[in-house]
Amino acid sequence: MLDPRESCTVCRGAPIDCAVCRVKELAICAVLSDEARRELAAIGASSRLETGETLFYEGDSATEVFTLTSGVLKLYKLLQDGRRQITGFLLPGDFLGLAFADRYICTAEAVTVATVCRFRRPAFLRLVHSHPRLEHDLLSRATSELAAAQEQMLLLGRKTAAERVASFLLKLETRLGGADGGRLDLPMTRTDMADFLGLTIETVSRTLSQFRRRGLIALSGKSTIFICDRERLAACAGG
Amino acid sequence: MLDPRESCTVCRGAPIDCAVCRVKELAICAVLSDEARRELAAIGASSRLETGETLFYEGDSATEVFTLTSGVLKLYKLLQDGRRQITGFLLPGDFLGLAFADRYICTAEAVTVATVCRFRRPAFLRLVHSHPRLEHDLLSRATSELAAAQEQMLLLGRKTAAERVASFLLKLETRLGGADGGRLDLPMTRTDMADFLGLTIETVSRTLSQFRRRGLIALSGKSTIFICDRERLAACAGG
DNA sequence: CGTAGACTTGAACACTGTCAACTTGAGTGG
DNA sequence: CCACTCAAGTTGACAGTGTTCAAGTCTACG
Repeated sequence: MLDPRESCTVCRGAPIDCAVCRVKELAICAVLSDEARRELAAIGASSRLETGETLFYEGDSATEVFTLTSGVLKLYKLLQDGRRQITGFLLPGDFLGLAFADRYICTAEAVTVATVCRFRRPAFLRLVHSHPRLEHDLLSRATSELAAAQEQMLLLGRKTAAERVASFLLKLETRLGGADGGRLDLPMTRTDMADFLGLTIETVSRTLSQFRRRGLIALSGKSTIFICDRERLAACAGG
Repeated sequence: MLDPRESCTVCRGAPIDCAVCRVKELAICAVLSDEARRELAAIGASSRLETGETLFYEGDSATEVFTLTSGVLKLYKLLQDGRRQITGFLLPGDFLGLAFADRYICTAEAVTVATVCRFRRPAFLRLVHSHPRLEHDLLSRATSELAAAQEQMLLLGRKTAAERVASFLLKLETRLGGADGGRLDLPMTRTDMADFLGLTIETVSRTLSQFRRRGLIALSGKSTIFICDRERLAACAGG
């Protein structure tokens, strides 16, 4: 089931702590008793995903929910002719399963090598029902996701290409923990960025080049970006 | 507090039933004890909104949550220069308050004359915490909203104008209860439709005219639409 | 019956998409 | 170690969908 020594992104401590830690990834550490944490850890199974591997498909019967413990995932929906909209990128600690009724409403695919902790839905739901604080935590997660979704609707419905790309870079930097001096390692391809922002790959590329020429960012390789002038970039992002 | 005789959209019965009924609008009728229902009804206050009246503004301190008991509301976000994105229309029975932390993240405005039941947040949250089934119901509401938000992202990011308008008409008909023979009374203006669909008012108008010329719909007055050929309209909506 | 706001229609324009060629860079094998 | 390969990304020219701006038209309401 759980191998506590493998790719735990939060604690790097003793095995038992680490098993608990997978639960911690749900951010319910503070609200659950030790016993409840162990219950949760006991029904979870760790599983590794290669880049590009699909965790589940839109329309499949939703038999499992997951927490992402390492790597990056993308969620997307497709139109019949192949047009794609990525509805979100998931980072370690994120939960997959809030928006599922009996079927998955989107496809989940690994953007990088990733590790998830799998829970069978019936067992997970039983646990949720018997631990109101867990349900409370899930509700507060759903609330944040709704807020993010509304922000994204504003971006997709009303922002220009430059505003979309600037907003994306700044938000991603924040989510990734705004490391050293504005350095930002993009885990996803231009195609993924385009499908998230409702643009084409060419427009994303041109917009990044334009930001580079204007001195707002610097590019190094294909996936490293330095935010040189956060203030002007934020101005580009619109309000 | 509650005036049971005023604009109750569910039961039209005895006053006490009607007071409970406002709670019913939360769709928690089935999961709460009579006592809990009365508790909830006791902390709710009915309030009437005129067309165009604002219930709360984005950024205001979120002191209250609401259930909509009659009429239609719109939720929207603004950019600094006035561009607007409507993130959703609310119909009777819908709950306002899932996505709020300490501040409202969007503005709520009445599309038609409307009635809401107001709950002060602290009192409501106390009640939620002491009634896990209520929290469970809220989580399931949040889940549906997330699914709807993802669908809307697909629409805004990847659908053409015609697909957006067709999708909108069909979904609205379903939500309004798909009455007699495809008749659909639009409660909102073209401007609202445009701001919901990420288009301009002119494009919405042109698209409706195009559907009319092609025999998919018929227009009567400004706000009544007949869906003449649901099948071909659905084909326009894309998949 | 007149007015005002909402809606429709037309024409020109612009932003972004499409198509195509080129460049870059990471990985591979000689 | 270097050339090769191929996918990913960039750039350019052009086209098209949807926007902008500007008249008109309808309709509800006083």
